[in-house]
Amino acid sequence: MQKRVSLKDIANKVGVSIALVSYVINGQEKEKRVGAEVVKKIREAAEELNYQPNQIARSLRMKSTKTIGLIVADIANPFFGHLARIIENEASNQGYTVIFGSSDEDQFKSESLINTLSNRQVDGFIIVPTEGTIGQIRELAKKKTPFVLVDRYFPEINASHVVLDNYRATYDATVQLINEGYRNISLCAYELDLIHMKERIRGYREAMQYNNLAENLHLVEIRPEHYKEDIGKAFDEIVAVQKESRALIFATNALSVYGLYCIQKKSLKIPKDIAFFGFDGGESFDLFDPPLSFVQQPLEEMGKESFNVLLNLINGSSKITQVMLSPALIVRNTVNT
Amino acid sequence: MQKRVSLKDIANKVGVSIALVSYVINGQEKEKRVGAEVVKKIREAAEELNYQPNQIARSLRMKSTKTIGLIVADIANPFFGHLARIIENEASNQGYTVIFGSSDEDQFKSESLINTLSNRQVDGFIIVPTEGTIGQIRELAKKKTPFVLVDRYFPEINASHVVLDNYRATYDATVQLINEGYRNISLCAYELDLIHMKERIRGYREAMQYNNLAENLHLVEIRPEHYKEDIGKAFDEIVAVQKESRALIFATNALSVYGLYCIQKKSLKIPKDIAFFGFDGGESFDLFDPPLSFVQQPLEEMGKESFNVLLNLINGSSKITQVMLSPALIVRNTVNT
DNA sequence: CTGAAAGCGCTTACAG
DNA sequence: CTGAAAGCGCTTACAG
Repeated sequence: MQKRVSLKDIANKVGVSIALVSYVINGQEKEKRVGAEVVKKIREAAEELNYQPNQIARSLRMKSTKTIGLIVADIANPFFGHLARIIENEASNQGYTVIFGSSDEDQFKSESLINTLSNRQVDGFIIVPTEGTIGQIRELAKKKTPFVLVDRYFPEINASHVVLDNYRATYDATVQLINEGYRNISLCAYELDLIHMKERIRGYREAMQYNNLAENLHLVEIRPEHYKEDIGKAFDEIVAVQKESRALIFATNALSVYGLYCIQKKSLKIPKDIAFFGFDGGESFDLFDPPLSFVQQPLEEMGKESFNVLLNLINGSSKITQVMLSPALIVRNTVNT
Repeated sequence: MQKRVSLKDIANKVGVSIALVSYVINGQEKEKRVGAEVVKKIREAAEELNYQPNQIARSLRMKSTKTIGLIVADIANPFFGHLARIIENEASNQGYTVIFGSSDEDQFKSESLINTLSNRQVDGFIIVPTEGTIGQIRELAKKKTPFVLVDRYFPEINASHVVLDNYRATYDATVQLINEGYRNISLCAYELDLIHMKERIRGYREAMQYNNLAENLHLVEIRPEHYKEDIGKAFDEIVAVQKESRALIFATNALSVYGLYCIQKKSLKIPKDIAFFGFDGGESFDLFDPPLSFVQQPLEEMGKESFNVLLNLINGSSKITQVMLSPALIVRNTVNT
């Protein structure tokens, strides 16, 4: 690495103090009443030496790094990748930079990530919290670190969050299928102690109950670490037990995609043999023949809102903002015709 | 933000100098021969106050941030998302943190990203370079900033890079289709002045020529900003002109996915009506019925190699490493049976 | 209008 | 074995 030029280099070249150079570089020459001639000389020298400010030094002095930490479950997952992209754009527009990390839904990785990024003095966090991390989040709140939870949150903690109305997502999807005439509707969801999953399950459950289909309730709980195995078993069971009017709702994108794979493997036809309702879009849903129905999350809003809420917190607001976004149902020829 | 505890706080509490505290926090108590009693007291105080080092201060002093900058075209694109994830893991294992940015294939965004990250004193860069950024890359080289190019590179610049053997990728895919009996083989590629695309085109071209199919050469050049329109047109033409033995190779994942969409729209059957060869895996390729053939990139290697090459550079090596990775052909029932 | 100086939180030669 | 001090590159009250 070549030595970078500092304020001092400019000051020496022009023959003034570092303070003056700092003022003009930061555009404060008016407030600080720097002489016009001096301003000009400093500008020229800065240009000539191609001065670039050292943000690390600035951060140390200002106690603000203009950096945020983004902790998602897995940046390679398109849902989080998209979210990251939207947050990146918002951040960049506001002069912020983002450091990211993937927790892999692992509480220890989450903890290590939070520590690492805290030590790097990020101004705040956007976090997709993982099972077992409620203590870590409480700790952040206690330290008054600005943060917003996204996608999921902890009802026990009074903190800012931006999430989908998960209850409505599966409630609406279930009702949609019921209206299309399906009766044997199953929900494939993760066995997970996180609010977003609980809510998705509750939405399905209540939609079935309110429509007098309580006895047809069929909740398939999938262990995240064995999802392929568990989905496979569930399929065997569904095919063996339910003989008609079958419909399957999936509570996450990964489950949807693997479910689709199983449907193909079993040579079941959608919607003739079984109806399908996925979660989150995805290229496969469009390419499928016929195109598939799914719950669509307002990703753009989710990303923008979460950054903006965080920015307020960083700027000193102590107002807690909790946003619940509406899902959209993308309904396509699922109808059992 | 609560005030963080500093070395000084510990020093005051224990009643020793900051230097001693620094030594024991950094595990240098042996080399610096700190008294056993003092070590113990400092350890306890650090624990009690829950001391966390300020990496910004450390970075300023050490002139190393243990941070790398990752510039990809778009983190929301699964190819880059996966790559980012692999790099994140490697980096994290070595105590590095990653700041990312998406260039959107835009040279101005690329420049601004490089500047921003440079000012934040990243120790080095991993860059997926974009058309028109050769000057920016030259500039980095001139400043002796450690960097490695990935996915693409500039043959005019002697710098480290890790890329796919793009020539072989399309060469092999083309030969595969020829061996399967196809004659009217087209390649859909971007009209782009970047080596990876040029090489993919050359691979296709030479495979056709060496197999005496030069007259059947049909290169469809797609404008990146109008890819949907252009692919649509290409399809109309292919369907109108070629009557049999049709096969289509796509030079990127996005092109493959949209091409698939068009094939569906036109109700063409794979492989009966047209054979398909995609680029990069993707869930849709597995879900398709029948599963589709594609060129697979060794993403894991690409990510790991690029980080390791960068790490060497950061650690002072001036050796330029250029790695070309082999593609794998995932061949499935494309055969025209 | 301008400069000398303190200080952000560290690390590290140097002196004793 | 331990401490005082310089310095990384900035910003910013303060004095003149």
